[in-house]
Amino acid sequence: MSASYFSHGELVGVLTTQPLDRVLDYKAPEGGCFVGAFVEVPLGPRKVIGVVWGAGKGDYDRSKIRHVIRVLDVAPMRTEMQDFLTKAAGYTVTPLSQMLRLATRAPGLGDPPSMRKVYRKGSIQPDRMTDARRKVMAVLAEYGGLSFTLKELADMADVTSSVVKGLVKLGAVAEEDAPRDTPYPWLDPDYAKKDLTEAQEAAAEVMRKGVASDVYGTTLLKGVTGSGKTEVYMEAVAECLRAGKQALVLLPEIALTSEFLTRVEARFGAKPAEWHSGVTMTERRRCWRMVGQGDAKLIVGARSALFLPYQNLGLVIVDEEHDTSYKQEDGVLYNARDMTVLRASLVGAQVILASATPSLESWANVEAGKYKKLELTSRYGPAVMPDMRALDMRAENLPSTRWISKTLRDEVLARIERGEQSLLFMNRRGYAPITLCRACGHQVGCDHCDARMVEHRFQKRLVCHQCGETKPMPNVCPNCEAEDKLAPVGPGVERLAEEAAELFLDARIATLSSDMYGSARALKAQIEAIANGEADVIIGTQLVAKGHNFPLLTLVGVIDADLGLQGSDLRAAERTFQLMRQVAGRAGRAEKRGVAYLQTYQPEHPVIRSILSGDEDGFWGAEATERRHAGVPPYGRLAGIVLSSPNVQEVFDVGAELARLDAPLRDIGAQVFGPAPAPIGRIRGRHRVRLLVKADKAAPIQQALIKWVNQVKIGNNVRLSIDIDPQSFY
DNA sequence: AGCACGCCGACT
DNA sequence: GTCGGCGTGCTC
Repeated sequence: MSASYFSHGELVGVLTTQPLDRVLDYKAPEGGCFVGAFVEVPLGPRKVIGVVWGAGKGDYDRSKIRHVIRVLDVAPMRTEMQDFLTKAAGYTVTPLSQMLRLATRAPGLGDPPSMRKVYRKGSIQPDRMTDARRKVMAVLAEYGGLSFTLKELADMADVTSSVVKGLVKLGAVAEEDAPRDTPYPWLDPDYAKKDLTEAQEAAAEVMRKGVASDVYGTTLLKGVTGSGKTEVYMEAVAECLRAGKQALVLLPEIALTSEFLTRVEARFGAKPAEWHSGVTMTERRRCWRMVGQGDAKLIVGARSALFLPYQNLGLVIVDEEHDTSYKQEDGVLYNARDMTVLRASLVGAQVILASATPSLESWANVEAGKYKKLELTSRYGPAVMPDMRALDMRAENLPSTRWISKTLRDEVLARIERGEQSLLFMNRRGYAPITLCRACGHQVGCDHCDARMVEHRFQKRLVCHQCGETKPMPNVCPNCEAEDKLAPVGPGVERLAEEAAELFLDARIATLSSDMYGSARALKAQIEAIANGEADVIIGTQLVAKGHNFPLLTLVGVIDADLGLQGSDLRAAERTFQLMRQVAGRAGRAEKRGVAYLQTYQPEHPVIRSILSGDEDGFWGAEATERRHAGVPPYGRLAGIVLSSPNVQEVFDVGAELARLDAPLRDIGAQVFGPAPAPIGRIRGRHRVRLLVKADKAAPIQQALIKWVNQVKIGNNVRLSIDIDPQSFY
C-alpha cells in the first residue's frame, strides 16, 4: 500500500516551476511513479518540468486532468529536500514554485543522459601489427580495462585517431557508448594530512566528533586571519568523506574557488565538484546529476550550491560566514548561511560557520546556546596581527584632489626601499564617484536610476553602479552644454592608482578591482603575480580583503576608513569593523609583523577606536547592547518591503494604503515604518518606495506579512518584494 | 512564465 | 475591413 508509489492513472500532485503557487493534479503515467519523481507534465499548450509532490487532491474537474508525460531519468527528490524547500519558502515568504526553481537549475534536466563514445581493449589481437598499432595496444594493456575517449587514447599512444578507428574495425579495440557525465574522482581523506598545531588539532578533533555523531549541530569556528581555519575544517571534511557522506563548502566569492580547489587537491588527492555561475553548462549538468546520485562527495561552490540534490549530506562549511554576499539580493531573497542551518537541521548534518570576524547574528546564537563555538587564537606560524594605527586626516591638510597622507606616503616609500609590499585599500570602484560640470553645477546621473554615474577611466566610460548602464565619457555638459567643463570629483581606486603612480615613481603599481579584469582567470593570474612579488604597491577594493594571501605584504593603508560608517544601515558599524580587521589582516602574514594605518577624519569614533584597540569583545558587547535596546536583529526581526512601479503616484498610493491597513501586523505586536522613498528612489526606470516592519524575534512575522499584503489589490505594473532579515537598505 | 483571448485604435 | 497594441485570465 506504499503511499509513496502511484500506479498508472492514480492522481498525483505535481509542483512545477511555473509561477502558479499550488500543486496541480495529474494522472500517474504508464508504469506509475514515486513521490519525488522529476516529471514532464502538460500545462496548457506547453510541456513543463515538475516534481511529484504527493497524492493528488482530487478537487479538480476529473475530465480535465491529464497524464504525466514521463518520468525523467534523474534521481528523485528526497522528501527531506521537499521539506527544506517548503520551510525555506515559508521563511522567506517566497512562492514554493520559485523555491523549486532554485533546486532545478540544472542544464538539460529533461534530456536523457548525454552519451559519448569510449574505447577500451577488445577481445581480438590484430592480425597485422604495425608500430602505430603496437603503441595503441601497449597503452590499452597498461591500463587494463579502462576506457578512454578517442582523443585521449590517440594522444596517449602518440598516433592519429585513424589508427584507433582501424583497430576498432578489426575488433582489437572495443567502441562503446558511455554516459558523458562521469563520477568525480575519489577523494582520499588520508591522502596528505597536514601537521596541525596543538590548538588546531584540538579544534579538529571536536569537529571530527561532530561529523561522526550523525546529528545536526552548528559550530562557529572563529579564528584570526592565518590561524589555520581551513586546515581545521578540512579535517571535518575528511571525517565526512570517511563516513561516506557528502560535504559542501560554501565560499562567498567565485574568485576564491580556484585557490581553494588547489588546496583540496593537495589535501585529498583530487579536485572536488564545483558549482557556481562561472562553471560551464556541461560541467554543471554533470555536477547536478552526480550530486544527485551520490557520485560527488565534496562540492565547492557559491550559495546556490545549497540547492543541489544531495543524497546524504553530512557536513556544510560556510566559509567567511559574515560575508554579505551570502544574502541573495534579487529574485528569491534568502540568506545562504541561514538556509544552510535549516537544511542541515532537517538531514542531521553538521554545519561549520568559519570566520575571523563572525557576524553578530552568529555571535548571538552562540550566546543563546544554539551554536557551539571554537576559537583559534594564536596565529599559525610566527606572524601576529598587525599593529593598527589611526592617521588623523584633519591634521594632514591634503589638497582636495589628493588622498594619500604624507605619513602614509613615507611609510610606503620605506617599504619600497626594503623590497616589501604595501596595500592601499579604497572601497570604491572606478575613477571618481562624481562628474561635475564646473559651469552649471550639474552632476551627471543615470537616465534610469536616481544615482550618479561613476567615471571608469580604465573603460573610458561612465557607469551606473545600480543598473550597470554605461555611456561614453561626454566632453559636453548634458545639462548646460558647456564644453570641457566636466570635472571628476572624489576618489575611486583608479584615481588612487594615478596618485600612487605620481608619488611612487619607480615602484611597480598593481590595481585590483573586480571590474578591471575580463575574466576570473585573468584576475586570478594578476593576484598570483602580485603574491609572487611582481608589484611593490597594490591598490585594491573590497576584493583584496577576501582571503587572498600576499606573503610579502607588510603595510596596509586604508584610504577612507570612515566610508562605511555613513548612512543609516543598522550594520554599518559591524561591517566597518569586520572589513577593517580583514584588510588589516592581509599585512604581515609571513615572518614580518605588519602595520595597518587607517586614514580617518573621526579618530574618536567608537568604531574606529575599537578597531584600533583590537578590543573585539568590547566592540561586540557594545554593539549587542545597542541592537538589543533598539529591538533590531539579531534581537528583533525586520522585514523590508519594496514597492516599485514606473508610475510614482501608484507606488506611493499602495505604500500609504499598506501603512494604513496595519492591523494584521499590530496583532502580532509588529510596527510598520514608512512608506518612504527608498534611498535610491528610482532604479531601471522604476520608482521605489520602502516600508520596514519591525517585530519581536519570536513573532510569527511571515503569516502576518502575508495577511497584511493580501489586503491590498496591487496593480499590474506595481511590484512588491518582501525581504525577511534584510541586509541592505537601498 | 507563456500563451490565448479579446477589446480598442490605426492602417492598406 | 483587418492588423496588432498589450491588459486579463488560465493552465491540472
